Amino acid sequence: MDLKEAQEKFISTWGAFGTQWGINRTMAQIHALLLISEEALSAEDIMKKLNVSRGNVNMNVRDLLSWGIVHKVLKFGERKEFFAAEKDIYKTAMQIMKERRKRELGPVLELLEDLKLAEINEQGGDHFSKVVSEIHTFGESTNKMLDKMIKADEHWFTGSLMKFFVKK
Amino acid sequence: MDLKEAQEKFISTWGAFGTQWGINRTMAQIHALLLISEEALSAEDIMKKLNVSRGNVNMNVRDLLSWGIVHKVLKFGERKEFFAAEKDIYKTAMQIMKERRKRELGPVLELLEDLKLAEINEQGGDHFSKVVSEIHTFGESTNKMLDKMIKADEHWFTGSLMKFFVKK
DNA sequence: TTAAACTTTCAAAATTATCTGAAAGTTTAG
DNA sequence: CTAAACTTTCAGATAATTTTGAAAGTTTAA
Repeated sequence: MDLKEAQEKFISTWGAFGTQWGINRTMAQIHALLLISEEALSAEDIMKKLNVSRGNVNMNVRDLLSWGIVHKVLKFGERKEFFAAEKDIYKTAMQIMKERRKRELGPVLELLEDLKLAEINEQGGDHFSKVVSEIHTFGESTNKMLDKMIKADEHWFTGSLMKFFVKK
Repeated sequence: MDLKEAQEKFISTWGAFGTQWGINRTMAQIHALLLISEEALSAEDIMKKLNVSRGNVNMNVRDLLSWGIVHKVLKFGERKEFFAAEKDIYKTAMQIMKERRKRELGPVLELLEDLKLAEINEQGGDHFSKVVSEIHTFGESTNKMLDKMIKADEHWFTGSLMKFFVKK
């Protein structure tokens, strides 16, 4: 397997994998490409490598920026913008957790709170309230746990937490 | 808010939420419906409540069965099959973790191993190998951690692990 | 200024994922 | 058996998402 082949395999698998997690293929592929790219790349570079349109690259790069896992890089003497992925995979994972927590877990917890507060005295209302409460409790625990994980430093994660799990 | 309204809100939010995680809306909605349903439901019941076709219900219920978070229930004296969701939300979450680990993390780790093994001596090959190795290491750690979590009992999760995080 | 270099936008087109429903398949009661 | 009750399948239809590309917008060098 030569380098080009290996890189393409990596990019396309990363892309296919992304779609299973609700991330569009191109976005995942751009991320993969930037991960394995030593240099920061311009929109033009990405277009050529992945064979996608300018608009598509623009939209997805902006999305990756909003997730905080890709950054703009300005090259001295160059007018155009370049992009580079956060190379520390641990930081990347934490950042994705953080964003998903904020964007998704938050709103769901809010809904569950609303549903808990709603007064439901009808037949069957007890069961519904019980299910909602249990999910809410679980969600709150998960939320707290994620919070700790996100705030902890890397050493703690790879050190103490891993030891905790291995010990078990 | 009356019960019906609350239930519909729950089902549709669960559905919308699912799509962000690569789960199709109907599947997530069926799951939500079964979660809040005291009785097991037949395909017919689900069709009526969610207003979807027989084929769609069949496909998605089978999918939920394959994830191990919905079970068949046979009612005495009835020929048709009924379905009920696992009601323990902790067990459900563990089951989903377990399946995602098996279906997705496994294949990715395999790819990363293949890429690590491939001999790449070209210019730029070092960087590529380094990235692949780091992701692989991270993936292996995650894999081990998930393994412990899945094998541990519920008490351990809500007890020791939570304490560990709160202590921190 | 201004014009070239570059980025963003977004309506329409292309693609992909999901859903329908009727037909085929299966099971069971009698 | 056999016919009714029920489940599964899957080709085609529909819906949702993604992509394109050209036009509009912005920035900068001179």
